[in-house]
Amino acid sequence: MAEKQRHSWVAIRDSIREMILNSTYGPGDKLPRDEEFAARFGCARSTVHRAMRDLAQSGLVERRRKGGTMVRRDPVTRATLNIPITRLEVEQKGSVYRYQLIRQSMQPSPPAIMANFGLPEARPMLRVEALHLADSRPYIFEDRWICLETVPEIASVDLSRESANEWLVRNRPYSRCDLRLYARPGTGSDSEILQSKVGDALFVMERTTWIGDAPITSLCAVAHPGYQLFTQG
Amino acid sequence: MAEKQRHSWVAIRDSIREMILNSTYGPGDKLPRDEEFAARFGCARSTVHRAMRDLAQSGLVERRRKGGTMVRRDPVTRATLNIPITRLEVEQKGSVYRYQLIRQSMQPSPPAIMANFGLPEARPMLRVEALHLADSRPYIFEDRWICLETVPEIASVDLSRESANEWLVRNRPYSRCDLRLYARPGTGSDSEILQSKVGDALFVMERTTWIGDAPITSLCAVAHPGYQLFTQG
DNA sequence: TACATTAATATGTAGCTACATATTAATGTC
DNA sequence: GACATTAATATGTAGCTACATATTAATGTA
Repeated sequence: MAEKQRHSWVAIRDSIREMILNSTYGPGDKLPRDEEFAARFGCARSTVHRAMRDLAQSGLVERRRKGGTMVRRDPVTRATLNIPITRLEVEQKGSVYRYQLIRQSMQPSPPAIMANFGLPEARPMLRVEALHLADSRPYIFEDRWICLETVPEIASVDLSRESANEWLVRNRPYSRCDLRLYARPGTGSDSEILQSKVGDALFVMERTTWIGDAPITSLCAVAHPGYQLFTQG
Repeated sequence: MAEKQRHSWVAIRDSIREMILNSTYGPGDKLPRDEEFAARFGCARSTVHRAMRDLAQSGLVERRRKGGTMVRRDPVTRATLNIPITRLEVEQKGSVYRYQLIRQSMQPSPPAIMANFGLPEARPMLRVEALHLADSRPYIFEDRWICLETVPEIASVDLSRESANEWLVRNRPYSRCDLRLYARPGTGSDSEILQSKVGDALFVMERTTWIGDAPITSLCAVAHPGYQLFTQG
């Protein structure tokens, strides 16, 4: 099968995927080494490597040095969520964005936030409660904790003008981001802020970020009733 | 700065990211070409290319042939969701998985499903309503439509034994997957199936997949009250 | 047998070259 | 000036080589 044309890594990837899906190689099976595949397809090992890296990333196979490549027993669907700055999300829908700082205070982190970070002890943090509005209607309410040890500059930012969301995204890179999504019924205090009714189903996004091992921020964002989160089209 | 050591693409990526984040290059700015960076860092263009590809994928920069590389004006948070086969999700939590086929019928696709696929006309489809249980308690209810033109074999699969979820994931690759997440209040018919109370907040995942341009399946999965979706740790 | 050392092996990465491709800029023609 | 043609340019990809790294298998030694 070793022809003398140029093979794209996409084509090689699709061929290998096809073989996995038509059970030439079943779940748990070990695949031939990259070199073997390269010889079979008549392409370079680097091309097979590219293909394999993609298959590994998409969750179909698992690779280990020396161990070789195995077809995963438990295929997963991997989807990439795009979570833009809230202001841009609102503006992209053609709405007018407004932002409202509700409360701001220095507090030691409570146990729930420490748990999000995986920290044993409380740390000094800045708590910021704020509301994002679209066309003057509540859009997302966020209750955010920012680690003052990792981001001391935040103390001198005027958070009534610029949202902590935007300032952090623009000024603080993160190396790790944990995300948790769920639904919860609206409570009385929600209805005040989000103009929701008690009993409305609210979409909640909890997000925690680190730079290296240092905690940056952990927040709970509650969206207005009817909010939907998409994968990028 | 052109030294004669080996530079990892991760190090190069971090250097460039650092420059972007400390405003050496601001949002909307054009970055030097890859070759220029390679000369500066004393590494090969391919190494810079790898670094840049990663930065582009993570949403920090945007690349266009001939156009060059630009720092994105609107940084986004990208998170990868792992959506395993429901059976495995349940078993991984240490629970006993059970599956129950509720209804199954051939029907032309209704307008809502056609809209998900972006199709102008109805197609013959198999509708499957099924319940996934964990420890005999309702876990996820799915209402699924499968395109019979793309997946004719599904008609001869015994869906009372194996879930359509599992059969499709194991037998049908997809090249595109759209995902939509939201919360909605539980209705009367939910409470029957999910043992939820009317007014409970339910987490809903709508998923639509294609192979090439051919529609495969579109489903609406409603989780039991309290369900949470995570990014992989 | 138990444990440390060494060899073998498959994937991972870096560097180079050559060519492909998309897009913009320059040029020519009417 | 309007439009088609051509050149220039930056990224994208394929192929090759060489070496790095992780992990398993084989071997040696007390």
